[in-house]
Amino acid sequence: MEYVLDRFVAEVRSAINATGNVPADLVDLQPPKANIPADLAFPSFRAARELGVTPPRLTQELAAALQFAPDSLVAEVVASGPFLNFGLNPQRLAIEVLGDITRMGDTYGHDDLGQQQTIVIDYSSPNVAKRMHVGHIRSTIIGQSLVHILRALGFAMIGDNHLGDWGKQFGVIIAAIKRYGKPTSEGEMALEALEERYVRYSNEMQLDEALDDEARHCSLRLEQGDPEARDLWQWCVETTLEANQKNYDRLGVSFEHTYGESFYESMLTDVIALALQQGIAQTDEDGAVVVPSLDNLPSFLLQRSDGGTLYMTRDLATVLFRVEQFRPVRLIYVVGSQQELHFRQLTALVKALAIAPEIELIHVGFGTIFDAQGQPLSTRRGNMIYLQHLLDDAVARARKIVETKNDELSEEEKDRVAEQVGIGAVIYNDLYQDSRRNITLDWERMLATEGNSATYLQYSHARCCSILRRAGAGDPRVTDAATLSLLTQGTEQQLIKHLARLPEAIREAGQRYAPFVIADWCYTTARAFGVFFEQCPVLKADSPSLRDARLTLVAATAQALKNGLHLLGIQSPERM
RNA sequence: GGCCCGGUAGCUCAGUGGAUUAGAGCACCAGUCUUCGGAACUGGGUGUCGGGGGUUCGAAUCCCUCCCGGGUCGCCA
Repeated sequence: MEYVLDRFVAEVRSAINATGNVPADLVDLQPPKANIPADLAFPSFRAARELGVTPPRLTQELAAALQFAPDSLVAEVVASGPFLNFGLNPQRLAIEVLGDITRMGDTYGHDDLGQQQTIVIDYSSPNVAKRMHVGHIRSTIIGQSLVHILRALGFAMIGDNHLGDWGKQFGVIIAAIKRYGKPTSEGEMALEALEERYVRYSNEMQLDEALDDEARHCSLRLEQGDPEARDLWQWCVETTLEANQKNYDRLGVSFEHTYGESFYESMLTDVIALALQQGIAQTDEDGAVVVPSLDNLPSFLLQRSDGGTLYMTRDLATVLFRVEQFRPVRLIYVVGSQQELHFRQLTALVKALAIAPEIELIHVGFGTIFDAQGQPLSTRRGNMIYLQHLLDDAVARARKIVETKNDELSEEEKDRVAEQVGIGAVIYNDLYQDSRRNITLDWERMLATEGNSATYLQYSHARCCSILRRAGAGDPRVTDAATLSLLTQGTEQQLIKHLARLPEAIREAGQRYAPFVIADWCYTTARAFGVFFEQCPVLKADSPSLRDARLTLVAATAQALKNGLHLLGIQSPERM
């Protein structure tokens, strides 16, 4: 897909090539810094050195030799010392950007570079028999945003919620239920009761080796299909899925599949046999199946000495299944950076086994969330924050703010807006910065309504909608060139240039697996709109055609902001 | 100890395949507005870009080294 700025760069490049003054591979074009009054720059240092001239001389000669058609997107060429700066034609920029947005609507910014290739993305992945907490929200939110972004880029996305429903921890849960009884409550309450049993059993297990053995035994019985263990397990899975779905619905999260680790149970012996057969793994004296160091990474196990399987075993089986089933070009894991070594080992193992030589494994890691005192959140410390409570709290606070800000809304609308604003704040808190960073949970920051916040972005969108509403009936958007050509003022052009950058922001976000690039775009765009809003009257513009043109710009801003927010998983209310 | 990530303004963060004067938000101070939603806009920065070396005409960005914080290193996930 080629957007306006792509065509602009292409025009500059081909014009430079046409002069024959600079070899094509030395033409490195980049956006100039913000303080430079230009839209594209050619820093000539490297080219000048190769050609044996001074940079300023090269740029001057080029500036003199360059030719552009009268209706070119390139309106200005200025040699500025070693830089050759290019400026956009304001009229054509306005016409083409607003034309694109008006025509493409919800798909503005989308691309076809994914060519419908399949990507399987593994995210959220909470544990069964536990409530979702802040530890799960990052994977869930980042993963869902990546699904939106990569889908917009033309990839066929398959989201898989890789439920933690297997392994030794499940032995503990089953042993605990048998020891203390099955919870009688439902939903999150039932999960809370299960957690309580799990913690109690774990603590007692520390002191009593027999309980530890019992848990391990239960884990094995479950793996071997013991009916009683299976029934308890099934109940836990169903209870958990039902409770989690409420959170997913509120966050706008959905998956193509929810296989869970248990799904791969029947494939585990084959996987271990494969590794042994290929000589990648070997059996220890005590019976454990070990994979010795690959790519200088620490060695690891595929099977415990008691015959049980591990996380790695299941992840390897999962890779095999996904490759067979979906034929993806890429497997993405949105999992905390604590597990980085695990995924490097998995990647090395997949490579050594030559299972999927064409397929990329990508671990999108993210930092840990700490409480206000800088402590890790944990059940044991008693400072754990559960997802449902977090969402409820954020929405309740948003409700209070809505109450004071806008009493024109009906109670029902206030509730809906509060939900959108509160949830938006929670999502944005996870996406506005590079996800590798650790996060300190700061309620003030998270629910801020000013500055770089979800609420400010939503508010900007709502202001656009307000203007459009007041403009009267019908779609105010026009596309005729003469009208759109009127948008040449500085603040109008600044806003249009931001709108023009959305496609590139989406590409970069996808390429870096970095939703914050979109967040950043939304914020700078909302800022540009704020300035425009102050300086340029729309409804009371000097002429009817300027009014039309500005209304079109406002409509395009609303559309583009909505598209950007959607990629983050944030709703765009029209009133708030 | 090995490996990975982070260290940029009081706080939270962008910028890091070198290149024109290092940027935002919050907080603080001072302003704007009888006009489209003030959840707004404008102005105000003496920053050891963690320290020190090195490469370069030019380094927050590349190389080396050290310091600090977080993570991780076979029978958890």
